[in-house]
Amino acid sequence: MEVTQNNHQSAELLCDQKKAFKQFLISKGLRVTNERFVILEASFNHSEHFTAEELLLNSKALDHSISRATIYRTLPLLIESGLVREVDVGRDYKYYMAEKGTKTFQTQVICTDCDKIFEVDAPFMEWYGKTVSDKLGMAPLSQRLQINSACLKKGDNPTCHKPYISHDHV
Amino acid sequence: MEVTQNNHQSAELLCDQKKAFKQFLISKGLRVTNERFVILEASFNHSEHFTAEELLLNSKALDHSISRATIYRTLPLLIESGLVREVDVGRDYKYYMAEKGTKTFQTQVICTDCDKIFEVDAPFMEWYGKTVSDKLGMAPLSQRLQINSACLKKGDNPTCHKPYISHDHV
DNA sequence: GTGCTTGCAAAGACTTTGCAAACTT
DNA sequence: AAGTTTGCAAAGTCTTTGCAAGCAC
Repeated sequence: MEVTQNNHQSAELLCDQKKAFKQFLISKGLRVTNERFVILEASFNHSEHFTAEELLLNSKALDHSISRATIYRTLPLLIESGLVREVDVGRDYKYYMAEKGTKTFQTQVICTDCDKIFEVDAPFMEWYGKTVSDKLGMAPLSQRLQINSACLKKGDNPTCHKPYISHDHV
Repeated sequence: MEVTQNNHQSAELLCDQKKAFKQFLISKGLRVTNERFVILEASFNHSEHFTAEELLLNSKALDHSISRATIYRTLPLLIESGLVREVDVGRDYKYYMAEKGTKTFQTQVICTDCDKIFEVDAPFMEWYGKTVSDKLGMAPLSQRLQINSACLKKGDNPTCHKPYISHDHV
């Protein structure tokens, strides 16, 4: 079965992602189910980081029958396919983030005042991680740099002065 | 009551740490209990990273009455006092590590083959974290860099070729 | 004696899993 | 038709908490 390339399906905006996910599923010998697409779509409905629970709520909004179990079973597929990125900042639950085209290594700056997570491009870290790993005779597979920071303008701004996602890079 | 400075108490090797912990407890208005010292000692009995469960076992070896609840209640005190460092590499449980004099920023290289955690000095990261934070108008409080790496000599060595704790730095 | 600490066991929080029904291929 | 996938609810895992007894000050 071929992937259609030009006819409009359910949610046009997600066309590329849906195609990619479908290809991923097929390549893995997994089944292409409606639930999986709903959860993919719900992931991309979040503009920021989201938790499994938030994804469940968002998915239920699209299809009320989606269950928590399916969320937890589908997330690993979305991550493996590269469409969703996992962001573990050491809280009880993990955060996830739809991958909307970021290609450089991301660092998270976590505001200890407002708890927001800023994503910052940090391409240099890729080289650095490789250097550190090399010294141990190892090859880096993934890495994370997270910085807990206090807002210097504390109190000036009820929403903690910055947009949720920043795209500065260092 | 003064801290005695020259008479030998229970475990001489830990004399400094015990004094420091005692001072910490007193300064916080907390009570100086035997359980807290046993857990401190058990922490330092580990040469590597340890989990809460491992600390419980080690503590019980010193004093069988120590309970899991006390472990979990004492760990935050040890961390706040700076005698123990928390190392969260995103597994279900956290790791801890007795602070035996490290002063520079540590990066963890986690071997995906043998699951060991290598501690590597990375003083440069302190500057880097501050730079990233500054760009957002924030002040860094803490940070972590963790690198998941594959062992390049896979299979050559059943214990994965490296000592548990490395002290290279980058 | 006063009130912080402890041990026990139960509760919590998030995630995973067993199983029968539903669905994809 | 054959074998995944799903929803539900129960189970799991690590950690936290309520409470009465015990201990530090």
